[in-house]
Amino acid sequence: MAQVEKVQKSQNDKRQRILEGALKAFARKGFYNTKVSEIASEAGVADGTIYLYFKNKDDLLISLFEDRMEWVIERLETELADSPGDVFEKLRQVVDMHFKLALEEPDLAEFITVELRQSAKFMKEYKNPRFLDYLRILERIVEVGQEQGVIRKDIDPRLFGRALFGALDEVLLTLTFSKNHQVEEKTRQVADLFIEGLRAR
Amino acid sequence: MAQVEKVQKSQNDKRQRILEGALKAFARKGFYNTKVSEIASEAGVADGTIYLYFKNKDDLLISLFEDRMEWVIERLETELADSPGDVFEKLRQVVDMHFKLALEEPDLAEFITVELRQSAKFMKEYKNPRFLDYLRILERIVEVGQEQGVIRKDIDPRLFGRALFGALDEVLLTLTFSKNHQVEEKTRQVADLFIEGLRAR
Amino acid sequence: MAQVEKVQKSQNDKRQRILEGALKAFARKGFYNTKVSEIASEAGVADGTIYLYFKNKDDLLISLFEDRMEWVIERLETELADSPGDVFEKLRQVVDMHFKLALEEPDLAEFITVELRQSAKFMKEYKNPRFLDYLRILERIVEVGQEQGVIRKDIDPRLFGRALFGALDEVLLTLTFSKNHQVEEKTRQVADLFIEGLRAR
Amino acid sequence: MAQVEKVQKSQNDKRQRILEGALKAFARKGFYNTKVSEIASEAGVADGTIYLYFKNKDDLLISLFEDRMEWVIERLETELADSPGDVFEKLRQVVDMHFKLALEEPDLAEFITVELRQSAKFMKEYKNPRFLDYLRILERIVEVGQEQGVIRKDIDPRLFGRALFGALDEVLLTLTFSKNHQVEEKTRQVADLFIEGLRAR
DNA sequence: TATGAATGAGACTTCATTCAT
DNA sequence: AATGAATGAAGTCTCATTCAT
Repeated sequence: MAQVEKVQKSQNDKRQRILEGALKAFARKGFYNTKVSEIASEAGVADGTIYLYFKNKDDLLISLFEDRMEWVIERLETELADSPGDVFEKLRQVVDMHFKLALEEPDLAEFITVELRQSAKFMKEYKNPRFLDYLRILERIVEVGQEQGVIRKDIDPRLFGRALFGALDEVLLTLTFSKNHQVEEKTRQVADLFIEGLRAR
Repeated sequence: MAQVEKVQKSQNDKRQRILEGALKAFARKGFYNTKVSEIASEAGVADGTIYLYFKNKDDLLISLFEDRMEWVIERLETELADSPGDVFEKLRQVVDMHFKLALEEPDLAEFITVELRQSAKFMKEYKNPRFLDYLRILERIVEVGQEQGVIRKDIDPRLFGRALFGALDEVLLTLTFSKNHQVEEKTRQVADLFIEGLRAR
Repeated sequence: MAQVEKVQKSQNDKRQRILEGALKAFARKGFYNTKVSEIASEAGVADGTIYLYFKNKDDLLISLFEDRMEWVIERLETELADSPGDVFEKLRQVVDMHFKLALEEPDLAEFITVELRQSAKFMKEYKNPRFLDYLRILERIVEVGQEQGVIRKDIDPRLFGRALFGALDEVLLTLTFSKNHQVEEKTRQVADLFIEGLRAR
Repeated sequence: MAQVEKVQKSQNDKRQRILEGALKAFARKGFYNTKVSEIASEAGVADGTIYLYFKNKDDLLISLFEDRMEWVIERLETELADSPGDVFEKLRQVVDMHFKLALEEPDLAEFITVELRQSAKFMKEYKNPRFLDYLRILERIVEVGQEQGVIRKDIDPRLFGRALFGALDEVLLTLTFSKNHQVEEKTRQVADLFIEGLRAR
């Protein structure tokens, strides 16, 4: 491995460790109740090290969003791209993945579920572009379905995207609280609810 | 009016003013970014006075939830009780009222939208019973519809309640951000989406 | 004493105690080596109290200048106003008072001697108007002497003011270091030096 | 050039570059507001490198004094040694050089003007011997003048040195602030002021 | 009951210094 | 000798809460 790569790897490594520590801490106690020193000790670095990689605590929060949402979106897009199914099948996959991810990455789920809105609202300058990307994926599926005539045309795709995300997010909140029972059944129900609601008759 | 009542009225009055000040401030800047002194000045009382009516800042937040949710639920229940319509009509009314309220009381909408989850999550001992009451209203409607055979029986009423609330909440978030255009059309679409999703076939 | 006066007295009292604590601490260790908490404990108040009276540490420094220089200038002006002597006698008085003050208020002397320049230089927006007032007093004496024809006209009064202040300030620095011996003799010598230098021939 | 010398030259070179970087930075922002990393980047070396040549930041400050004062004193002594003039002429030369140097090396002037006192005061163990050397030059001139009978004997040479340095220093402070106009005229006036003040009658 | 000045614990952040490379 | 990423001690300032009036 070349010297340059090695350095970059170690840098990314430390940055990643901090992001992971932050995720864990934010998930557990929320942004405002988490001390920078807690993130540092969770990440196994000194307090000051965090400021080598992030401008301040807010920047760390935003970076964490960017990083994790990017990852989520990539996964979602890859899976959808491979999907042979129709639009309803794709919607089912979205719901499925949403829940599956939440089970695999409970910290991430808690984090997004709880902190997304706060940050959306109070870090005025931050537009949260990754989240908009996520919504756009949902919109596209509905648009395609409408073009194909299988989805009713009187539903605004953008509104649908918000509604579905909101529903998933809120249900997730309960899932992460309780011990995640019957997730598959819940996945089916939520997917069904929205699919039947969308279907053109 | 008897002396005792008068005193109690004035007490309630000051308590209410504090709650209103808090609502305004929390809506604008969020719980953690709002100083107790800001609430006090918004309410026109001294900082210390707040501690005569509330144990601490957390207690103020919780009390605000209690107070406002109670009011919302009462209104919802009254309206639904008077309603002559079937369960789908009732669902439509719920969605309608949710949005109508948000337009009438934008501070309340922002507040619930943004703070509900944080508080749910990080004030561990607080179970937010009023919110559960709200969900129970939705559950009841679905249950009745299932008994009547007009709503499919493979949907868990509790899950549905969460999903609907989540959807409404998220859509509201966008409404309060943007200048609330075409609310009625959005109301119809969201209601339709869920009603068609629920309908037994 | 009326209520209002009492409150104002107590406020001024605390403000004064903080200024005195700051003067003592700055004189001993310099602005940058003095912790806010040291000033607080010197003043017998809590750390946070300082921020009720001053915006921040810089503001405290500037306020201290303002306050003390105002006091010095008032004293100097009063004494000069009463003085029956000619301009040379007045200059002698200025030098005399400068040293006398430094003996009476060694902390103030150390403080001005050491911190004046730093603050002049690095608090760019702060113009130190009181110090300029002080210099203007010196200028005026020279101008009067020039009008009377007893002081040579080829000396710029403003330049003279600076030079005399600088000389006094530097000599003071040595005085406050060493145990202030023979102050009167030194006063005479410095006064003589400048007076003979100024005298028209 | 032998290997050893070459190494030493390169060492000196880096040391000098650090001193120059420090001078520039201290002049601009003052000792306490200058970060070691700023000095390093000004000097074009790594932060850590500074600690190969200086024990710590304080040591760097002191070394800078030593280095620059030594240079100033050498220049002053050389010029005075060559001077054919009498003591008054020599004093004139001192004043002249003081100002001339400040124009040639404005960073050095700002640095000495602002930092000399702080450091004198708060680095207790440091006696600033170079500065004392500088004063001694002034003292010697006065002593010689007194022996020759051209300077009044009732002036303490040491006191005079301080006073002259203080005056020059303070006037310089104004010069470096404002755009250095009429320096020669000011030189003449200050020199005259002190010479006439000293002259035996 | 009401006030608001005072408190002081504690958070974020900086930066001189170190040390593995 | 040189680097610069990492450290962590320490300082400024905030703000929820108290309490004398």
